[in-house]
Amino acid sequence: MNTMDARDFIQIAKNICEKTGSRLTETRQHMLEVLFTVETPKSAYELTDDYNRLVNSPIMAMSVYRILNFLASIRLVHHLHSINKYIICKHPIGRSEDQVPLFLICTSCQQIEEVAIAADLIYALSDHAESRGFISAGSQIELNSLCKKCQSNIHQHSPGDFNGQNPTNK
Amino acid sequence: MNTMDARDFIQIAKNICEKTGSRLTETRQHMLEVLFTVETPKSAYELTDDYNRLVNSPIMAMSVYRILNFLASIRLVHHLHSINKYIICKHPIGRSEDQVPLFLICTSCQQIEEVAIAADLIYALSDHAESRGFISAGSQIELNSLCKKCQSNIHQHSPGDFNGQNPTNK
DNA sequence: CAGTGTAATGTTATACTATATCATTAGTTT
DNA sequence: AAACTAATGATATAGTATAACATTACACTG
Repeated sequence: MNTMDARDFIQIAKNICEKTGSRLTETRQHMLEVLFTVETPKSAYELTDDYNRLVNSPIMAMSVYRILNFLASIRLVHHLHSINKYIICKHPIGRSEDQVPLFLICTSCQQIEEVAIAADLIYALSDHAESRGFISAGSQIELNSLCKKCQSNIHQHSPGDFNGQNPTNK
Repeated sequence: MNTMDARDFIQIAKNICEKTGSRLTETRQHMLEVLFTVETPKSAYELTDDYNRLVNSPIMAMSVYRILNFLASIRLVHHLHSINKYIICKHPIGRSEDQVPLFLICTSCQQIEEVAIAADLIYALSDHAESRGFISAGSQIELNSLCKKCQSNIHQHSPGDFNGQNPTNK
């Protein structure tokens, strides 16, 4: 289903930049390639290391933050706030206009999945926003969840466990 | 509509703690009162200051974090990851079982609103999660939005502006 | 194609957010 | 009272992100 390579993705990025009057510089392109390679969500500092391992021209964390912000602003990267990590956003590919990305985050092992959902589902939420005078901006949503693997582990520990303090224990 | 006072809220908190076998200690109760008083989302360090201004028994940030995590675990506080702030969660009051809280966050001025939405809307999202083997945990959702005030300002600046880098500019 | 303005990056410093760890206190149980 | 566990105190440090200013690269204009 997602049999595209980094090259295709870069091309999409270029098109977006052209449309918006921004530039896909070499550094930004390299960063996209790194993100495409690593796939899993990573912190800005982890990505700095990855970049310096994979690209033959050193970069500093400050620049990484700037580039990540830029890539997020054109929706090619998503900042997963709940775990302070960044991940490439593949939704531009093979997806119709009436779909938006939903990010499932396993609160236990931090595995994430990007799934496409009907934009209508977001609109339903947006309607509530509008009734309060808010306009929904940036439809990407994070949903805290538990992946399959961690669901089975959960029976040994306990549900809703936060950093060792578990009110549901007795 | 929300004409309840801190006292009612504390009582609710006590009930929850009793059910779960945890304790609503004096410090935790004071923190709830502080949260109830300030109303707006605040960082843990801001809340530390607030606490020390309002309560006659000093507290340190480390303890504040622990207490916020505890209160979040019993759903009386919501951690707004996208802005790294905490806010009291009033959903337990005057709300039916089939409703869950949705947090609207103005990405410009960080004003937030908690609105009740039909749990069905979340279930719709959860269904997508389940199809990928995820189980939705912690139904509280943050929706990035723009409040009314910032919507009018946005015409002077530009939409989607991230830290001065705006690809939609030309 | 030199001159000018803006976008992007480099560089250094620092602010802000959060957790680890160990010691101590308080509450509960037997 | 002794023993166990939950909660907090206290100190240190890790991790995340931005501020501010200098420099370079690019794009446009005359």
